[in-house]
Amino acid sequence: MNKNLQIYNSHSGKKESFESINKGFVGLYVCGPTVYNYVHLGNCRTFISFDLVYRYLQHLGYKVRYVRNITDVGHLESDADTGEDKIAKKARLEEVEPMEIVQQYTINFHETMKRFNNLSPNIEPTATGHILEQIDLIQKIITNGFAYEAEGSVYFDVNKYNKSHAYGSLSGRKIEDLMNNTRDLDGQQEKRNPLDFALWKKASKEHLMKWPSPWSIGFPGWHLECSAMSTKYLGESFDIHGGGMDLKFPHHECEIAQGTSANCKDPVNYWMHANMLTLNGKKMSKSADNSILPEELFTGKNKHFSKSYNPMVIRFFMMQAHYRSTLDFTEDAINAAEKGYNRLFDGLELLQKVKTSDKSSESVEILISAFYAAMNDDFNAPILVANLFNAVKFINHINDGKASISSQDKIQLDKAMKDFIFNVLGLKQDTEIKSSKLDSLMDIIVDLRKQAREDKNWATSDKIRDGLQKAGIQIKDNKDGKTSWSSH
RNA sequence: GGUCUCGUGGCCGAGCGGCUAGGCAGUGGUCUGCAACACCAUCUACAACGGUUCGAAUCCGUUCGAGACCUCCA
Repeated sequence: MNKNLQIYNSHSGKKESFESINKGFVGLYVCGPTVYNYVHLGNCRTFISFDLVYRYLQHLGYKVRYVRNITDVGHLESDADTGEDKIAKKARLEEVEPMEIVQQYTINFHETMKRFNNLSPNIEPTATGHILEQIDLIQKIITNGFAYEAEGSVYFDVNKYNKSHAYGSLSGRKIEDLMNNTRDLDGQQEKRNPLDFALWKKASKEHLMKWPSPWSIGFPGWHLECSAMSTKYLGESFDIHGGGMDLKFPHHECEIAQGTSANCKDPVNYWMHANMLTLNGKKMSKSADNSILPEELFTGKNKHFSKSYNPMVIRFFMMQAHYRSTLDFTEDAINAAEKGYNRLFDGLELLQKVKTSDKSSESVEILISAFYAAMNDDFNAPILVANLFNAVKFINHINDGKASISSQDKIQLDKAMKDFIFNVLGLKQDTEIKSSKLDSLMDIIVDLRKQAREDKNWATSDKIRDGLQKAGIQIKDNKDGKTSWSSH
């Protein structure tokens, strides 16, 4: 097994050889969604990207503990630590309990992840379930002198922290630049410095979600939960922290500051950031009204695309781009991916039927090692996909008698392709329900058409063929005179 | 305004000093009653202008263009 894995660490800005803290084990933390709305396709890309990471680490034989949180409190409308809690706001608008909002969108999130064939994390902690841990963490930070209380709220002292550590090292910012560019100063009188961020906020009377603490009845700051939960389940320092590029600043920057100030050590060894998905050239975002929901894509009911798409086609589409590149989602691009996806699976299917020879005309070992080389190079899925297509071409050549494969190599190639397609890329074949009713119905239709063709009644045979095509069933007249059909 | 990233053939998208990326579309074939499907083969390229180098899409500089972050966002 080749474990020469290189990971691009956003903190150092370089590709680094991956070494886990505990041999054979990996701690992976990914920032999950704030469950106040449906996850859109852009959100999904991040989770699909890290699902690939999780899957490949497992494929390499690591025992991975994958933690992905659910943010169900503390995420305010504005990061100036003012404004309404996102979940509470939605609850007020819909006239339900905040926890009803949380429940509704958490369920939707899980269903969506399942459609995309994302594996579940090992632990999926919620912010509200870890209030005590968050309070403990705040206390530690206060004890170490990096936070102060003001009017029942607790703020992180960025200036003080920056004297001994580099605040901004992840996002490549200098504190002076940040100071000069802080615009929104409203409601920040309690802070010593506008860059300070809330660890604990005192709740107003009307505030729905609040808990007692040594400082006030209130709620935790958004950045805190990830620090508290990652520490609890993965330790004070762990291997990989992932999230969307847009969380780099301030969220992840604050996490580093919190973890470092509480435990006197850098909490994360490798930072990984997934890039954005754009829709017709612009960043997908709910607030900019430029987003699409997975469900709208699966059903085809949306204003951007004229047909529906299989979740696996969308996943495959995303695998054709590197996770650190922006990816533009357009109708042409997804249609191209759909055809490629079918080609890949047709090739895999053909491999099962292909005849073996004494010798292989091509080195299957080299073919397979290219799969690993691609993934070991910072999870380069597009290269992996290209290599899989090379394998498909080889398979087709074998089928045409232009190449050959030994029975042993066939078994190896089959195993490797299935491993990488199903277990690593996380694709799965259409579970199109071919009911026995449809099967027998098609037997009759195919038979009728066969009769018509024998009678040279082309009008009837073509009518059947074209009609079926419209219904999404592709008739195939094979060389041997037999007719088969498929519905992808 | 500040910080940063990126500009690759008709489209999507890898590569990032010398070696075919890949997919889709196009074109030419094979197959076919005609097709479709499928398969085979194949044409288009590195934003512009300078520089470094034996050699640059790949490094440096300038210009133009796009996007991200600095404010909620995956």
